Amino acid sequence: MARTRQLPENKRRIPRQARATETVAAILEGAAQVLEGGGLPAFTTNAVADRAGVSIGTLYQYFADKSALLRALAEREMTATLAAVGKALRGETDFTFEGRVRAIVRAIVNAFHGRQRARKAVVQAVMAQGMTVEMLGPIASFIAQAGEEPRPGLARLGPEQVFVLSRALMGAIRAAVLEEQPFLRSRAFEDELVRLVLSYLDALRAGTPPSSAGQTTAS
Amino acid sequence: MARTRQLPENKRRIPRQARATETVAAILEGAAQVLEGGGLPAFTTNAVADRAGVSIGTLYQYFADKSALLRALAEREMTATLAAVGKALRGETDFTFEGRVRAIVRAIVNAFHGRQRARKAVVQAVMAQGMTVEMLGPIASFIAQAGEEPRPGLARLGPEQVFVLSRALMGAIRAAVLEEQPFLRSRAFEDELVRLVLSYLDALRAGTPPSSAGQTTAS
Amino acid sequence: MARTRQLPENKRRIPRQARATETVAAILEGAAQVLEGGGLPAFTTNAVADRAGVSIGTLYQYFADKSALLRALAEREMTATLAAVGKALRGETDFTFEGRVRAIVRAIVNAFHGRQRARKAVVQAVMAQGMTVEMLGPIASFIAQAGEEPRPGLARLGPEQVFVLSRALMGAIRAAVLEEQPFLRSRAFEDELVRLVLSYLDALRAGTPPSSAGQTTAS
Amino acid sequence: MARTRQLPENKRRIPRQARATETVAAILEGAAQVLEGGGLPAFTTNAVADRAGVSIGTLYQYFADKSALLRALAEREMTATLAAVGKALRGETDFTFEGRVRAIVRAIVNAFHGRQRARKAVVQAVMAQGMTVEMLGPIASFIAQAGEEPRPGLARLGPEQVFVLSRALMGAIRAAVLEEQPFLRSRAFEDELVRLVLSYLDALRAGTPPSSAGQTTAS
DNA sequence: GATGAATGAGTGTTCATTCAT
DNA sequence: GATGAATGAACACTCATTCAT
Repeated sequence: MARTRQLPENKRRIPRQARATETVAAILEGAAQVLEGGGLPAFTTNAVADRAGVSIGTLYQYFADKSALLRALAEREMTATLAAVGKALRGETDFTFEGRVRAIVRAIVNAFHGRQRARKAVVQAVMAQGMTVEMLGPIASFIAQAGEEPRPGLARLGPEQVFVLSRALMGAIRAAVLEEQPFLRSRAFEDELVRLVLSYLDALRAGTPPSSAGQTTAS
Repeated sequence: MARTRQLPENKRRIPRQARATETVAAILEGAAQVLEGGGLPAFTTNAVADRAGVSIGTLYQYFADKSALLRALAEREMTATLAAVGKALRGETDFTFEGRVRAIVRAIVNAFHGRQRARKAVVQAVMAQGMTVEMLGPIASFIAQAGEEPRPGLARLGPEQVFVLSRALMGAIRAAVLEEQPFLRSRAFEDELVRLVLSYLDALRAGTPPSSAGQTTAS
Repeated sequence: MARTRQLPENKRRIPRQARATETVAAILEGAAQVLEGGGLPAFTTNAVADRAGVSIGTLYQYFADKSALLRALAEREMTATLAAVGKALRGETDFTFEGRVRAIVRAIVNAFHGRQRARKAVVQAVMAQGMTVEMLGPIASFIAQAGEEPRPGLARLGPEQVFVLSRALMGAIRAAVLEEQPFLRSRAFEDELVRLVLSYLDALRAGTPPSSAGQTTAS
Repeated sequence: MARTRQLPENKRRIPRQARATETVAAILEGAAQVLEGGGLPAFTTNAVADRAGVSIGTLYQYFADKSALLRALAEREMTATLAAVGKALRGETDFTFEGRVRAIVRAIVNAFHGRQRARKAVVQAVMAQGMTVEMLGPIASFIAQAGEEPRPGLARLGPEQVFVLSRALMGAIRAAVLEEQPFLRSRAFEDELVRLVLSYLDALRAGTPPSSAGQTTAS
């Protein structure tokens, strides 16, 4: 069945000609550069179009509105990070569990390097809108699942456990990025992140509930 | 010549009279309500002044600009949370280490309840600006220090360790708030947070470095 | 009961200070001038603000959007016309029925004089939007009713009759304005308008249905 | 050198081939559909091209600009209406004067039915531009002339009289269309329209000037 | 001290139109 | 002849901020 001019949620026009594909790439690149250069406040559609070397009209032929552009940029970053993590896992020679965890952690940290400011801005922007889960979700669950299966004696993690582990890890990394901590790419920081993951999984395997008391949480 | 009234960074006028203090309080309350009601996009200075029942001119007599208002609001929230944590610790009957950690975790989670939307907006807003460290810092280090001292056999934590532990915990809680996770105030979630903290501290005490290999992190 | 800051449909702010009232008047005057000078295409909010000598922001403090401004202008014209008709009726010395009809017709035609271009633009603009009835309605029904009561032997007009008579009269006048007919203010034209009204009313009084045949209208 | 294809005012290219004629028809049909579906605001050249299934470039090969397209559409409607009136007159079995008038009135009202929204939009659009006379003119004078000749005892109408009669009739119908009056196609409405025309013509035949007073109209 | 009218730079977005392919 | 990617002037509208009253 011929789909008559597919219009996905993000884009207005599906690029058919080579020129169009280049244009989209140029716009995204321009967006990243603007973000890198001036942060979220500088991120205006006109500035992006300018930097990308296209007219504002062209930008709007490929992105329905400003937030669609931002979303597309965030997706691009996410995908790249995911790919980096996958690649790191495949290329890893240390097949111990710890080795795998370390590979993942390092890939993520590295992904946030270079264009750090743009990353920061993308993250900020994404948060400033409402779209947190969908974007951070994939990578987080990927981590959780990747770290899960090979561990002998480790029952499948519950949803809260996946959530806490992935968000804790990502939260620490993101904070280091946003706060521009100097130790971001240090071995010591990496060690602590690995420790965080491993100790939590170890505790889960030990199975000791943190408390047996039946206290309620209600305030 | 008398310095024409001391002007701290955030505020324009130091409220001296009771009425002025009330006005500031009204503005902050209005700001919180606007944020709660319409999120960050609705947070305009005029809207806040309207809601607070003061004129826009009055608002600017107490806050140098919009971001000062936002900063003051964030501070207010922070202080309240800090106070809640302190109160929880003092009121706690379970003096075990785990009991103390749990009290802290619960106090923070509870602090994010009620006016959750406003909290979320404050956090978003604070992130959307540049001001991350200063605001999250106090509470984070408070946690780390509070959890630190009474643990026998635990050497003083290094800066990366304080950072990782505090940001991981806050990151998990913040993610639950921002993503509006239903289990936010559940016992299961609290358990996992406590487990995260305790297992990490246990691992530190055990002292095993996560890896002895001398791999570098550089890409 | 104190109405707390009444916000009518058209306006944003109710002018309280003298300055504000002047501003509103200036904006409406500017709007009329822009319309007069360049017609509907020139009628941009910025142009109006410029001409009125106020900033665009000020314009938007008193008019919610462009169409509200247009509506207000139309209302002003309508009211003026209505007042002119009323005044003409009161000042009329010829109390015959025809005299009264003629006074009405003349008042309306005269109302469209001076600033004819602005009138035309207002009418065009009003039509280009959807708002026809509400604006033209008052004046039309006023005419119909004013012409109605004193006629002996004339039963109350049905809705279709009021409609046809008022729209026919207004339609002829409006067409003359829009087409800029040279005879607009001529005695001959006025005569024909009066004849149109009187002959129709006479026919109604005579009561002869135009046709007794029971043909249906369906196509 | 052959004149590079004749370029009349409205069109760019005179369609010579069957395909070209079809293309023009498709564009006009698309234009009507867009107007019907979304009114004047939706009437953009791109939307019309899309709906017509041609590229925007093709549209501009046949229509010099947007208003030319609108004008062509208005002409098409006009011609159709005129044809309908002619057909109604020829098919009419009631050869009385009233019968003929009624046939005309009904044909016009019916012409405005079906695709009423598009008609309304066309009328609005035509008015919103400057082009009133040329379009409404033909049909109006046609009516006046059609109603004129067979009336015994009726001198040729003066220009003001033709104007008033035609515009009054069209004005009443147009108002009913624009205001979306429910009685538009009712017998009662038709009766009143017929009465309007007949009574006016009767009054003309009677020859009584509406007033002998020598008042001037000047204000 | 308080008010709120006024400001205007700046934003996102549209759409008629062109022209290289 | 046809296409559709690209253009960019123009527009409606917002909102942080100032300052005369």
